[in-house]
Amino acid sequence: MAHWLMKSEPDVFGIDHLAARPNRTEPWDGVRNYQARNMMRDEMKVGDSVLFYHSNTAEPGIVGIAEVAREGYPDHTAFDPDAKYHDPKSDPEHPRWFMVDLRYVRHLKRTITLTELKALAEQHPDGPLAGFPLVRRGNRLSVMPVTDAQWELILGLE
DNA sequence: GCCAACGTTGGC
DNA sequence: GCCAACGTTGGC
Repeated sequence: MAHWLMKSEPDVFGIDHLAARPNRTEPWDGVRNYQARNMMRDEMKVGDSVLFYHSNTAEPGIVGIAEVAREGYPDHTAFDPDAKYHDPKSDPEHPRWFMVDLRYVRHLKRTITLTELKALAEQHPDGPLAGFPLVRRGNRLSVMPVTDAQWELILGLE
């Protein structure tokens, strides 16, 4: 099973929102970035585990774990003219945007902050976090792969 | 196909 | 709220 990291703004949809959804499951709609789309459409499989990351908040970091509950399928919110992430170039015949469903697994015991992950990456330039997109400056990718070594390292910090 | 302008992300 | 970094758009 592969691992992933997905970002979300806690004020918009945080891990507590996910945990409170029916079946603790939610479609990950609204992603409008091709790299992220390709991963959701082509690579993410049911049962893959996901680090749930809070961005745009006082203490950005990894706050919990989720899993992929449904593989990539068209993001129908792109078809809806009234939806926030409407895209007139996407239609049901030729959907441009895809999403997966995420299911809540658990909160971490504490937040693994971006600050400490960046510090670790800097202290160990040849370690597992080398090349991890999250700690790269200016990174904006909201869905990214996580290697086994990265997964173990990060959860070992918990 | 280049690239300036623009909009968005996201840390701080 | 600021602004650097980045992706996308569209004129040419």
